[in-house]
Amino acid sequence: MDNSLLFKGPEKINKLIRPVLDSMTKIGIAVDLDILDKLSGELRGKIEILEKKAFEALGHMFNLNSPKQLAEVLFVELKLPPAKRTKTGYSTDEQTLKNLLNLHPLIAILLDYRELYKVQSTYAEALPRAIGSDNRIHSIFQADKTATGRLTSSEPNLQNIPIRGEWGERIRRAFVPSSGFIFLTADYSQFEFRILAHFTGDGKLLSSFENHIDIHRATAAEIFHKKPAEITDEERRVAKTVNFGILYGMSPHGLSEELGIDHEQAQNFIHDYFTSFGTVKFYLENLLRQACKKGYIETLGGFRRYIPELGSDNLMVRSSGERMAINFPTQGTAAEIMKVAMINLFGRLRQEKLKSRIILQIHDELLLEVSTGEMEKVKPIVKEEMEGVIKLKVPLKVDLKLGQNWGEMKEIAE
DNA sequence: GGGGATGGTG
DNA sequence: CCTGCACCATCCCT
Repeated sequence: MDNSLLFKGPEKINKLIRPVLDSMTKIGIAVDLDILDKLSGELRGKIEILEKKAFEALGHMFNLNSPKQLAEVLFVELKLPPAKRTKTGYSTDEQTLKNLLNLHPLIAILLDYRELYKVQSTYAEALPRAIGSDNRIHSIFQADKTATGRLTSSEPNLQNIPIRGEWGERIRRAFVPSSGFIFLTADYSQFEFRILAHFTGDGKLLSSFENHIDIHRATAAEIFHKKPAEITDEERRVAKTVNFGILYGMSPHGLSEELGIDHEQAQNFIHDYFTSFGTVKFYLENLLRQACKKGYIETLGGFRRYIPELGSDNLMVRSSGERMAINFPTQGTAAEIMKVAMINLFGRLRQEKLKSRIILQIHDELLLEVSTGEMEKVKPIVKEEMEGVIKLKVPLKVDLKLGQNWGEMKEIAE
């Protein structure tokens, strides 16, 4: 076990992953320009209509994309009640706008406009500009740019392509396999929660994974004091937010913002969470104590992050440091496990002289192009290399999906 | 918590 | 006048 590449240190891992990332950049990913052009045209029409409706609802024109002008319109001209403040004025972010929905017809139009404008400007119009003469996009992947060890993707960033809603799927459908290949995605199931279960050794977390119980449902059962089978979709959604909140070191205030509930209720959720998962509470307290004492925190593979903020007199700064310390071991360990998986998988595909290749990495997921005819050989290799990086108290689990484009990936049984 | 891209602003 | 730059707010992903 100790001979896993994971324990050879971050420098070694980052050196070995370089050829993998260079290969991904060089190969790139094919994009169907026709799909993006049609999508962009459709969006252009809808955005124009929304713009007209907005000006009609207000009575005059202004720059819908200017937070400054919008704040003036909403909070001075229309005298709507301002909520959050930013450094420079009043916030007009999505959460704020949603709370004003019933107060003026302009708000609903603005929300629709923002959604479509984002898809149009950042994706439908921008991605075509990144397409090379080979009809492919060659994003740059870097291994040593983040505090936690995650990869970055830039020019363009292919790690933030939309996935939710109608527009997310339509953008992703424009990403297609090379001819003679099919897309295979392999994602680590509940990646960071399995690592948290390993680090904490919490009995409830471990048994949830052992018994294949959905982790968010299990948490919902604990914080709503119900049987797992009786949990509603809404309760599961709340529990999912609480789970991620724990992973990110979120405060009661942060959780209440995220869920749109009052501070006291958020505090209750967190209290009930730590009552049920007592070992997680113990682990986090010990983690912070160690981090303060040593000034740094470590991943499973020994990657360190120094956190001087923990010694600050300023509460905001210190709290921010505590969140970094809480989040770093799980996010950082997940990142290095994925890196080792990529190095080993890359080597294995080469060793077995396969044409199939890694195309993208999105933190807990790999997108591969699998050559026609290689599928039955590649599937077990991908699973083995990803699941086999390290044996934790909870086994790593990888789910596979297949598709003729990135927007319509379908789960497959192995 | 960790990123990158966009448009506005000065 | 224009261009480049830094910063901010916002929003997409995990």
